[in-house]
Amino acid sequence: MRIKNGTPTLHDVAFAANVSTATVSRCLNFPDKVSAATRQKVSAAISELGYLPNFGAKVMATNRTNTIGAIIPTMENAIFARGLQAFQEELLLHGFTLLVASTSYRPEIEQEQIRALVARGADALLLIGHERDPEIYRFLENQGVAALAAWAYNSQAERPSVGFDNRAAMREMAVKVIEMGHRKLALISAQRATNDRAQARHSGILDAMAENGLDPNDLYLLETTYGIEEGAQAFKQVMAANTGATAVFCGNDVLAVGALRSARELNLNVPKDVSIIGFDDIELAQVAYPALTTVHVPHREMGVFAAKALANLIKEGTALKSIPLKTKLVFRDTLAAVAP
Amino acid sequence: MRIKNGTPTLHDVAFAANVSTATVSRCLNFPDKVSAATRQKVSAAISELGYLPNFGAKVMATNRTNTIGAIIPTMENAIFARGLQAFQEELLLHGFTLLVASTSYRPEIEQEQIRALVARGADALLLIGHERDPEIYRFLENQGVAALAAWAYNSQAERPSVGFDNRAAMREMAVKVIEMGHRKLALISAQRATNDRAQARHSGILDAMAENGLDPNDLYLLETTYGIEEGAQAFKQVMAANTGATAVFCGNDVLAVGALRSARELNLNVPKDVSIIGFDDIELAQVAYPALTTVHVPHREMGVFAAKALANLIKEGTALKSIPLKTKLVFRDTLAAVAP
DNA sequence: TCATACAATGTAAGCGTTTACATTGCTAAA
DNA sequence: TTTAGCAATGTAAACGCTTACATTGTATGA
Repeated sequence: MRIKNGTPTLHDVAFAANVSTATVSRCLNFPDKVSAATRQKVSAAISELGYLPNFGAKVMATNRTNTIGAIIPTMENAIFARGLQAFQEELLLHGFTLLVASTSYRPEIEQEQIRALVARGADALLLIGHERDPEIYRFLENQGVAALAAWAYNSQAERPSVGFDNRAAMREMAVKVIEMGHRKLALISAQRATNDRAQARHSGILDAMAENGLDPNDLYLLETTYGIEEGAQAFKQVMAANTGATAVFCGNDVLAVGALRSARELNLNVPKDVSIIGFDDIELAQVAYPALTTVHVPHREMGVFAAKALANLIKEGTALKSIPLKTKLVFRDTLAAVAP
Repeated sequence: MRIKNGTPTLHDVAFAANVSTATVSRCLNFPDKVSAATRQKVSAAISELGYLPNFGAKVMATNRTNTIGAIIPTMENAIFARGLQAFQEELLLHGFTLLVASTSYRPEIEQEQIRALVARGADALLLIGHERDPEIYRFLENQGVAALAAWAYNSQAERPSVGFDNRAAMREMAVKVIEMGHRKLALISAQRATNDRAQARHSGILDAMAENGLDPNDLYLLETTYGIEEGAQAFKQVMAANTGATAVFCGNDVLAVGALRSARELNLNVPKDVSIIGFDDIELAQVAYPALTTVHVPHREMGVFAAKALANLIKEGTALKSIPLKTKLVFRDTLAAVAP
């Protein structure tokens, strides 16, 4: 029998090497279950024919795609791009390929994408944040697809996650800010309704205020969507509100950089007239002028840990467990003590 | 017959709806080939059983995964992250899912990844740049997997691509720079040996110089790897070389931002003492201080066009053709006429 | 020398779709 | 009334792998 329609199959290789298909399959998947001589013959046949295992057949037979899906808000946000890059690199080391989908921060779209990636055969999923419709968790369970939450850690969360405690991190920063004499604060936040990280960061500031006997009303809160321009607009609104805020927290560095630009346009000196604090510590933060004081988040580590956890789950069956990572305050040039 | 091991199959649905598997399959794939009544019964059975088509079986039967692979240097580079994001969004509209791999700018790794994604069943591939081992192109052809090159356009290239003419774009910028009186130039470039875009940008500067009667030796060339820090180091070397360069081109904005930082550290005024020019126009460019003069590249458009082209190829068989996109010079604050 | 164990290999039964071809039952034209 | 044509559906053969189980051959210990 000769090759039928162009692409050689296991059969063709087996025929060429004068062994059975089972042996060829073993050669490919468990080389040490086969004698050196046979291995040799088979390899020769494989490269001679230019054989490549058929993906679909393999998936069908093993019920595994060796593919892991990640669903993130957007790759355009450097924090996800960086984490995803690390995730992908680590996945590769374990023999997995990355399937990517994005949600633009829209929960309905996330649901759709979860279903889509499961339908595309993802063996497991990486998701951002904990909060989502319980129904979708039920769906994942029914399909036997594990999901790991990243970019968020919450000791009392019921589901495994790799990340850091957004609330504690922001609290730590806020404590410092308050120590420096700031009494009237502002927060330019991402949409909290659909973003549990934004929510947690807000709570963190409130925690620090409560500890220091500040009135929660002394935090002026403004929500906006993601973007430099959005941050710039929001900052102007904050200043226009005239609340006397001397320190403006931003939900992330991108918003902070926008705020910084507005401050310049308003002829406000940062940090003399007003302090601006970011979150994430992406490249922008060090490039901004003045360089941004922010909270450093271990994005790459998160990706690496997540990949390891998922790979071990699939290959060894090691149960997922939550992994808390540490953040670090990075003091650069946009935070100063309030003038006496 | 009842469901065997937990996950319902086409058979189970057919049984429940009292039709044949063929009819169920048609319901799913060609709804208008089936009567409304049957469609109704089948839908009911599907949702009652919670049926989800088996990915592997479908792939095996159709020899299509509806998955498209992209292989880029790294998602941490905003230009790729942005393009890839747009690519993914557009792909989704056409019913395709994105498979991502990265190369860290290493050609050997790219080869590996191309093979890996093909082995993972990618229906088509998006690659960066034209230049690669002809063998890998042969491989793709043998496997019947189409590849589209992006981030590069070259009218004489043999293979289809979506992108812009790096050489012409850089030439255009260099012409402006020379017009402004700069006679001694420098270029901090990415590694040209493994990066045809870097090569083209270099040639572009040389083109402009030749047109204006400048000696090619008046361009001081330095190669470095990707990164802010790397750009900073390189800029110091350029200045130390004492070539009298009054304008320093950078292969991309990231390098330029590093250069900018070094200039500040060296107490050089930009653009009075030295002009710095970037390439790409990513967010960093507008956030940097002074804001960077650079070449704007339509990254998102590239992603969208690429996705459309590939989707049409797979679904309709429309042959790929090269699509040239336009760049635009963006004059901000780091380029000035040379002092008389 | 024989029984036993084990390593190497082969046989063949799935895995769950899609789809070419066959069948059935109508409708509508002659 | 007959029949050609067509819409709706069914039958069953692929698709190319993995793997449980069967078989063979060889080394080992009694």
